[in-house]
Amino acid sequence: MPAGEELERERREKREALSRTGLSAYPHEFPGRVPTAAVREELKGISPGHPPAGPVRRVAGRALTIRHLGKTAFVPLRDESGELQLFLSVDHMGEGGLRAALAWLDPGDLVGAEGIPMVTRRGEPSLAVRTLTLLAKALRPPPEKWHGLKDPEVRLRQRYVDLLSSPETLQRFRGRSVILRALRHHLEEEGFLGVETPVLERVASGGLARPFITHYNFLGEDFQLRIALELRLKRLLVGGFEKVYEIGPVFRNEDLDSTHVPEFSMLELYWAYADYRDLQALVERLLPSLARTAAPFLTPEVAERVQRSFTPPFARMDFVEALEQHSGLSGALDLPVETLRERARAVGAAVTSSSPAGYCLDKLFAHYVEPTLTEPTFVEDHPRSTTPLAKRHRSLPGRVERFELFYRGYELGNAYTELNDPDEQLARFQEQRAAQGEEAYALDEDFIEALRYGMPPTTGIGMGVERLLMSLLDAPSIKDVVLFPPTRRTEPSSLPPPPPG
RNA sequence: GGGCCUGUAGCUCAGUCGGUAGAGCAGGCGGCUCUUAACCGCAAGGUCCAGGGUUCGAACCCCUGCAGGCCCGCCA
Repeated sequence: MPAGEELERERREKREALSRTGLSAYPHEFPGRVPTAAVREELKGISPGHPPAGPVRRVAGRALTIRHLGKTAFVPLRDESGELQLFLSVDHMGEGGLRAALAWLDPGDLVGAEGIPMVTRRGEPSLAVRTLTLLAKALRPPPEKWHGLKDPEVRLRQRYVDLLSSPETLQRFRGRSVILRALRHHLEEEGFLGVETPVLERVASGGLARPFITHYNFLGEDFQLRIALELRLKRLLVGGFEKVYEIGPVFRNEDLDSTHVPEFSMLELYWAYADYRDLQALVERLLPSLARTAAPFLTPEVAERVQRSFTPPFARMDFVEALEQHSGLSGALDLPVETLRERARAVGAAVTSSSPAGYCLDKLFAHYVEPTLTEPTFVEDHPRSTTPLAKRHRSLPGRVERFELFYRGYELGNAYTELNDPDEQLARFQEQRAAQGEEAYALDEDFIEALRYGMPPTTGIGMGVERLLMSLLDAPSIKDVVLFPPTRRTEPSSLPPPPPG
């Protein structure tokens, strides 16, 4: 029998033995429990060696290890609030009580303990246990107590093992939730209204990405999973909403790497009667506030560094000037498209003979400038050919009113003063389609129809929530802020192949 | 898609020159009434990622595949 099965068999036997005494290995409740943090708080300032005193407390959590010293045993217990040491001894449990408990107890078991708070001679806050109750048997052993779970593959595939064995991981994902709550709170405080729009779309548009396809049986139609929120939210501004945002999943059928994951959360926000300068000011209020929210989830040094980075004002950089400066190109806007294609090809971009100027300029910018943008930087006023959804610049010819926010070499956000002229919008979509074919934004005709009813002058921004969390939580990989990132299947499916057709 | 690296006990990792597979932790048995990576003793535990090849002999060398990591490319 392999060792793993042997270990599980032993734990099953302990479980059965306990059941034979009439106790359940999976009882329904453990009433009256308090967080271990509350007991630690109670014991603050009590001197070492203080005998058990005060009222009885009940705590519950996961038993981490068992140190058995004959007639006593020490069992660190962890719940979400922290850890508390259980002190088991014949003095409080009797010889039989201690022996019975140690007979079924294994590291990793979920247990409840009732006892009296105390501080050991070595100064460790503890609970002098009178009764120990199994709340749920762990048939699998937890990872090794000192090194923990290291295997990056298991950490992703079995995130629950990562979480139960790595307090840092649990803490990071609590940080994710707290930051998102603060994000929503901040936006609501600024007067934005949270909305939900459909994930299933006939045509996924508002961005450049391959969509996932699914099928709706009732309508007998294929649908696409959304790749952006933009076109739905703008319809709401046509309808009369003035400040809206949505935070929700979008799906892009593309590769997985340290800054991309196919299913991720997008924040998009639209603001009527405001422009992209107003939005920069909002971002400069929002990010410093979120950096403060993130601080308790980081070491003091890292928290300080993150907060210093996100101290406004952020750097401003003109797209064209920055590109020319870093690439050595001059008059980039007036260069013939063939020259741009050649330069883009030279830096390794997948350029075709029909690639438009905007695509080449984007690639050149990504190659020459983006890696240098390690501190928060607004890159502004892109060439018009780079985006079909932004309004032309009020004073710079050939440009649009747009900014992207960069940090640590990746894009954090993308904002425009929104194009709201339906005829120009349609022309821009068609122009791009003519130049890029399948690579262009999908044409959403109902969106054009909506614009014909009139959308106020508006500004809007999209931010990748996971990128934001990586930045605020100092995570090197996007998988560190996604609870269950996709993984490849480990074996070819044993299911028979689907019937043809 | 390209390059480099990794895959050995439940976990963390060694494994020399190609010669019958090792440690620590966890688990079992025994001891121990203040430990906190507890400690001491004994015994047990293996699909060396998978498949093929070379060889008298492969964890180790070669080939193919799978999974993961890092870098590059692609992709907002």
